[in-house]
Amino acid sequence: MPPRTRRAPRRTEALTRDVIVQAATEILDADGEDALTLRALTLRLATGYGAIYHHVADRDDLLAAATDDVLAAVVAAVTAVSAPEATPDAEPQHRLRALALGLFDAVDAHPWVGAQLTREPWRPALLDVYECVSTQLQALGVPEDKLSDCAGALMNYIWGVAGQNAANARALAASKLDREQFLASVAQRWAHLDPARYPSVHRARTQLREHDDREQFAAGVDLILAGIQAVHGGGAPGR
Amino acid sequence: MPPRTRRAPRRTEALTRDVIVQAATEILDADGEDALTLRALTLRLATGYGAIYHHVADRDDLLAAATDDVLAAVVAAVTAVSAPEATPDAEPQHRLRALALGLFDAVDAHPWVGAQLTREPWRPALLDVYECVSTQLQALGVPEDKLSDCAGALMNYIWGVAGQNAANARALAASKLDREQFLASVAQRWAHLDPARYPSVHRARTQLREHDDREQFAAGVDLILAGIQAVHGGGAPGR
DNA sequence: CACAGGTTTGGAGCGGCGATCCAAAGGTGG
DNA sequence: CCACCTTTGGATCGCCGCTCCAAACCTGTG
Repeated sequence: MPPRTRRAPRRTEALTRDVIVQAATEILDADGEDALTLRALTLRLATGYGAIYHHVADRDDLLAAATDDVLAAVVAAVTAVSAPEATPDAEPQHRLRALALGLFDAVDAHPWVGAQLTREPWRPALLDVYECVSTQLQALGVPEDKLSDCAGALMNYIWGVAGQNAANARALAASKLDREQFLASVAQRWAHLDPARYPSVHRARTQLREHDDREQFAAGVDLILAGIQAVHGGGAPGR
Repeated sequence: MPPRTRRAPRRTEALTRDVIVQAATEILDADGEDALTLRALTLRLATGYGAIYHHVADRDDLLAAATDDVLAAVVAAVTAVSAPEATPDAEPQHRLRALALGLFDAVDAHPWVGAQLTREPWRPALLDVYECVSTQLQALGVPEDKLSDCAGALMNYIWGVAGQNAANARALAASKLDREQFLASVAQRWAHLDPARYPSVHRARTQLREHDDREQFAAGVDLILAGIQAVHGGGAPGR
């Protein structure tokens, strides 16, 4: 056999890990987690498998790196907000709410992040989140031996919502309906349930259209903060 | 070509959906989520693909059915506990704690359930959980328009812990260490972090060995219940 | 008993996936 | 100019979920 056909010319710009992770993020945002295949990446970057695997360990590494980027941006945004002369007392709650809502919004914008959180536990970016939460709780007056319980409760709640958000986004995408139709189809399915056995589900069903996930998430955060204040906080709750 | 080689004899016992789901559950419990492949299932059941796909839509259907089985057992166990003359006031908290811990134990015993919860949202079994939580919260005196917020907070916290549990179990299995060594390796990794930037992580690291996931989970449940009492409950908190 | 029609089963095969591996291409120092 | 190292492209492998079809079995009708 002759020395094989001419090979495609080498790329001009250097391929870096960051370029690859960014391309992966774009694919994930555009078409969801399943769309991120190594083949799709080679096509988008006009390169081969070897080049990618030279900079990245495997697919999980890629997903984890993309997730870290998103989370790091949220933490950076929250810690950067230096409140000069804000009320020093309500400040910790305010920051915790901002962090929680920032994470919610990030997962809402990138649903694949929510799914990733339950796959790769305790990535570096999660340590930053934990540190941020702990610091604010300490400022709230939570005793040191209860810090990990309280921080864990808050973070696990956030991860739970993130996971459900990701699942909902996947279900919505799979149904190929718009959000309105999708909610209607869910409501219709629930309508067929026995009202005697599922009274609460039926009640929730009627509220489904005006239901706001973000508001409910915020209410949950406030609930947990109120619980922390009630159990461990010395100061007045919520003020 | 001759009429092909003799085909394997047909199975004698009937193949049902339940038999398939149970075999799947055994594979999942023994070797984890990735070990459940259609091939492994055909080998264990000594059958072919066609037979399985005749009873089951696809792999996701199988995982969802197995998850439903586990969750339904937990809900049934909790609702079956009819407290005859127990203190009627503390009863709702007691039941909510029992449900939460039951779900925790189930996920602990079957980590793949935790991962599944963030994949297939609002399966039938989850509606039963929601109904159970809502009913008990209503008995606690939570006003009707706040029920979905409170129930959502509690359930999302539970799903969050479930997801983290599943992730930890996967990480533990992948490391091929026993639990003791695994915790030590995590502690060692955290020990290299900058103590100035991650003081809380360092504090948590020293507590890692005596750390009990189940206790921390229960503390989180109590925290949320206390928050619900503080914000919405008319009665005294916790009594 | 025969045999037609429906249901259940076994397994070959398909397309696509992540990952490996190696040769070619480019860079770099002596 | 050449030996050596890093980076790149892509053929290839093994495994996956799933489809599809014929064989095997079941059932009821004459």
